Amino acid sequence: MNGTVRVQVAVDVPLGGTFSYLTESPVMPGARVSVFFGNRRMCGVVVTPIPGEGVEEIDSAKLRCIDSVLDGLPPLPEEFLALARFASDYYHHPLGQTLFTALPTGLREPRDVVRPDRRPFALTAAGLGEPPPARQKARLALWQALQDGPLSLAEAKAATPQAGKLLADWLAEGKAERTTPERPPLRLGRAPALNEEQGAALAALSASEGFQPWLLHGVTGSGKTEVYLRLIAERLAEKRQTLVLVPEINLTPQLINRFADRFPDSRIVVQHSHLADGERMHGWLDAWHGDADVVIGTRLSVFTPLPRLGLIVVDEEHDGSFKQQDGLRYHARDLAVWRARRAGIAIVLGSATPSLETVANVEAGRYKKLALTRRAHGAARLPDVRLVDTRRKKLAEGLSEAVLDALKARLARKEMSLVFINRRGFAPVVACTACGWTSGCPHCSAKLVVHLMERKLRCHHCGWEEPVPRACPDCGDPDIKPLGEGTQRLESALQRMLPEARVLRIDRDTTSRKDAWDEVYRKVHGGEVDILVGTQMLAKGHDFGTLSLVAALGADGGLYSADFRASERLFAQLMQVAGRAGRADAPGEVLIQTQWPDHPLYHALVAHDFDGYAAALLNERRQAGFPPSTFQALLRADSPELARAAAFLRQAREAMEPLAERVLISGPAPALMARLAQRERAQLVLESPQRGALHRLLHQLPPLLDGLAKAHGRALRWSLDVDPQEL
DNA sequence: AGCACGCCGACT
DNA sequence: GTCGGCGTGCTC
Repeated sequence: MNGTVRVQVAVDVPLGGTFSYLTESPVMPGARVSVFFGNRRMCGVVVTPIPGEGVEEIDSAKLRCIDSVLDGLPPLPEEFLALARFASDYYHHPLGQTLFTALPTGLREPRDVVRPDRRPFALTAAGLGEPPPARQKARLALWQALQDGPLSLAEAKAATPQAGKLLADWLAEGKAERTTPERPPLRLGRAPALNEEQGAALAALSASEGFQPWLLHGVTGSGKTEVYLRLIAERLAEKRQTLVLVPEINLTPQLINRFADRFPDSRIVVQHSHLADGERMHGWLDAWHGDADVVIGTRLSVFTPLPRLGLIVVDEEHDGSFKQQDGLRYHARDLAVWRARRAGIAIVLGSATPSLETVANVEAGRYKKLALTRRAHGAARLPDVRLVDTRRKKLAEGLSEAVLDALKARLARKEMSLVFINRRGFAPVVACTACGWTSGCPHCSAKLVVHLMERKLRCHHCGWEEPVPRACPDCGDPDIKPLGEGTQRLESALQRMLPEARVLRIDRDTTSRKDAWDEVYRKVHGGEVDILVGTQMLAKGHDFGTLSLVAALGADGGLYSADFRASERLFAQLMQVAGRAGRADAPGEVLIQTQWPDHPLYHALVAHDFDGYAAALLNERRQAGFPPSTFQALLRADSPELARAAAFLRQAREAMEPLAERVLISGPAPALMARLAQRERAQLVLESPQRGALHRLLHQLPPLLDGLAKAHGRALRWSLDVDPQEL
């Protein structure tokens, strides 16, 4: 069989571009195909040739024929292909790999897939008129069961285990048929009344027309979810679909139950990476075929095709888990905004602590903002936030007397407390508590990071390094030390000092197990816990019921960090944990232990002034030339030896310097988490005030870098990270 | 990424 | 004499 038609096929290989194959007749873009690639058989996706990138005319004699068209499903829809193409382009990741990242695993293999027909069976007139003879017991049982109306396969099998075979026969004989049940009118579960602010927000969102991003800025407990639910109900009434993106950790059975209770007859599909392959694909196919009404899931669900998409919600839009940290390093929130624009619909970004990117977009008038400033129910008042100055105080194992006393008081009153320990994620910076000096880089606006092993301070931005000073260079005080130290043993110290307290630890270890959160919730809400202790995970929007005290320890580590986003994250985390405090009858208390009680971040927390501090941070970023006022990308390299990665990056820098117009290149510098898994990592930072200029450079890099990398052997790997979250 | 081809060490 | 180490080169 000699094909004559040329088609472009994207396959899951780390090579840019697509591959030409021959077929006998044209194949639709989006079709999955089986092709021989090298000497193995792979799944490919037919795409339209990349405009501008002109498919190089490869000698037709060299081309191979497509093995087969996998046509058990219709071709992947245009919206899916367009989103993958955009993601591939924007994140500078090969189109094939991008497409296959976006597909559920079941569709990545060169195997045909058919969507099982789950429509119920009914007897046709011919079937009804001809009862099976009484001695054919199975047939008669099935026939009788079908007298009362259509049955699903499972229901039919309850009548007789042989239902599958019998029904297949009857379908073939024209005695049975598939029916499409009429969907009942939309039914809604009980909904709480909206307060005035929620009502106003809903009214504005309901009136939204065409593409429009909305920031729903609502304090903890202000009832953002209720606004989403009301809005989704409107879309359901219009028979349109909604995509709801949530952070990994927030996709709890509680949330799903809440949706299921509100929309009892609607098909709600859940998408996340821990789902079994079959289940995930099942939901994906239902969404694609319009049979799912609501898709709720983690970042990967942003790729789910939805032909009747009418609304996108991104809850906790500031959350870092929306950014994928390897492979296709996409930001689901940003792709969701792109998708909303293409679909011409509203997208709601909800958060109590919106990202500065979103705040900047509101400021620029691109996004509209709605505020929920009051709690929907429960305590009307925001918690009292107080700072515990630890500069002059003797700490016992890192705990101040004020915090201990507060914990004891709650223990005596049988109230629950939460202790938030800010532990990881911040590269340590040296600071002087006497005069406030911190280790800034002499060459850029970044902070120098302590590398204790080498006794050096290093800039992760430009690569500058210097020895760790023995005393403060400004005031001479010898008491300078890395910020955020001393949180290691706090947990055990707590338990030892308050032996009668029932302490529940919440961290990655205690919650990684399946159903671990159910257990946590059961204990917390069952009154089996006095003190909840944990790290960032406690700042992720869980419902811990009523807490009367929140204590934050080790917060200072995030004040001055090498990562310019550290203070934004710290502020968000503290606001989020502080928001957990409060009861119906009394405002909660929040205590923050700090050596820097004059820091504006803490002043803003005390005043509950998110907007003010966000504006100050934005201003700082503008001054320093950091995002969101500029655009960044990282070129990372890793290798078993740091020298090799650095050498490659120096060559890369040299090679790209003449191509860089309006793009500043810094580095090479050691990367955060260097020496990960026996490998050393380093990076170049590329930044530009114009997104377009940055991308024009990035676009030229992959072939250039592949060429340079070849000389360093297989062990050297490089990757681009567009809009990096961590430096 | 795979998977071949290809040229140097210890084994049935 | 071969089996197998992983260096480099290609995949429409």
